Amino acid sequence: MQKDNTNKNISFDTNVSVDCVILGFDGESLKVLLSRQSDENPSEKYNDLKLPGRLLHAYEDPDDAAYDIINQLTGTSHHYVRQFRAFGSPDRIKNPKDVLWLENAIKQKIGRIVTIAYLSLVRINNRTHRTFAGHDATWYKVSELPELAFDHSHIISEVLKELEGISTLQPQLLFEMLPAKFTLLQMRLLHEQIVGHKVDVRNFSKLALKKPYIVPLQEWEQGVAHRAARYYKFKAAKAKK
Amino acid sequence: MQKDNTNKNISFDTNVSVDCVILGFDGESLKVLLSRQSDENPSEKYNDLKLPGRLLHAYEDPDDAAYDIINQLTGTSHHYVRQFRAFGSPDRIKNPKDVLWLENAIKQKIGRIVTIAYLSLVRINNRTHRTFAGHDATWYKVSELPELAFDHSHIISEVLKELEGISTLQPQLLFEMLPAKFTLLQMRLLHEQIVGHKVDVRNFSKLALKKPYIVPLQEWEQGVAHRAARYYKFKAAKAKK
DNA sequence: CCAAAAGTGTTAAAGTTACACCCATGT
DNA sequence: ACATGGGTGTAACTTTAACACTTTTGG
Repeated sequence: MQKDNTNKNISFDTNVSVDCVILGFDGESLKVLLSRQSDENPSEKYNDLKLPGRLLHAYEDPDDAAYDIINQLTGTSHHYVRQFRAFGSPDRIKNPKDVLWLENAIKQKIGRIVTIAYLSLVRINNRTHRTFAGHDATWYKVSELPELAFDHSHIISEVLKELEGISTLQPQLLFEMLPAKFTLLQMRLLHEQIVGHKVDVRNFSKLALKKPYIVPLQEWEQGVAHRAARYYKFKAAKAKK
Repeated sequence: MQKDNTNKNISFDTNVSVDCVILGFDGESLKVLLSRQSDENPSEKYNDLKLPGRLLHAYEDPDDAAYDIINQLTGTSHHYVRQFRAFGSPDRIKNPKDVLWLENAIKQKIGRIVTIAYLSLVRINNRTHRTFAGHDATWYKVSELPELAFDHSHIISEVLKELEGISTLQPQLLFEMLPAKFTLLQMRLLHEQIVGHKVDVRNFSKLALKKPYIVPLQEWEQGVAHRAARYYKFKAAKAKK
């Protein structure tokens, strides 16, 4: 925001969008919520699978837009949501399929779009398979992602690196993705998928049970073909050390 | 980037800028480079002290804009530069002084400006007091910042929190701010100012001298009124473990 | 010889790693 | 009885935290 002598070059026509990397854990795999246009006859003309997002409205706060999108998709508003980073390279929209899709969707020539990516950690439940502004939203395993539109694959991989940092600096945040009652196995699977390698079962349990914010319940798995695992819950109040 | 049924509301007039939080260390204090319009008769009409930055040009990559700004100000291009986060709240530009300044600087009514903040760590030298597009750039102690325009104070404080995380996850990055030859005291002062508390001298030295990338030189301080401190240098090659 | 900062070591406590066997349950 | 995953302990090692005196140099 500095004075510039050549105003004619300034890009007053740049558009700003918000795209949300909504992560969840279904008890087995780390997943991301992607949206696909719910056409009756899906065409091959454009890459249809995307991060849920949209252009900002005039004077809309990007944070508000992200909350809106995430609340619409998940049906509740009690999720961890945080702005991650902006992606604004002019050639993030260079694939002809994507250009075609944009012009069709926005009904207007688009110069370029700077997107602000958000990271959200949510608890997967049946409400989170939803229709969203003419799109179906579905959970995909982050380890088996198909090709996505724009630079959305890149955005997701950057967010996943960030998540690794989060798992060491703010490990309590990961409980946003676990069910209200979870087993040690579930905790460990989530952790392993985030850090990208297996961890020792005994050491992991020892560590977990030492945390004041992980509290054991008098409740065990039902009807499993092996010794039933105990359930635990997360007690946020005990998190502050 | 989702299809939206009401295109009329979309903010095609949103502007995007880049603002740079350029941090350095002068041997005593952590500092940030701020710019002030170099008017002969500085007025009281607007908050003149700002982060260096400017609006994006058409189709300009925000990363490129940040590199340009930082290279112009520092005279070299060998700095650590990283995008930090976008700031896009509509009321980040609400102070009447700031609005006045913007309209004067840009010669045009401004809807709102989403800024992409960059974080850069640089080595302070005499080249980094420079004139930049009609502005003087000067180093300010981050512990004694005056009032800044827009939400720039807020942006700096968010970057400083990030820097604390960097100091644990990527401690080698801090050497970008230290001189080529530095003493243990300088390292420690920088570290203390980043984490916000004093650290034990003996433990700090022990830790530092254990790192393979901190190598002692056969060189000591000159002409100090006490035992001379040894100089060390940073050897990046040994950093990858 | 005084002031000022540099440099240096030990111990206790806490945390981390590596590693293997028996238990509970359903089929 | 067997297959499946659940649950548990110990010892070596590494890391961290607390703590105080002697050395060098210039004035």
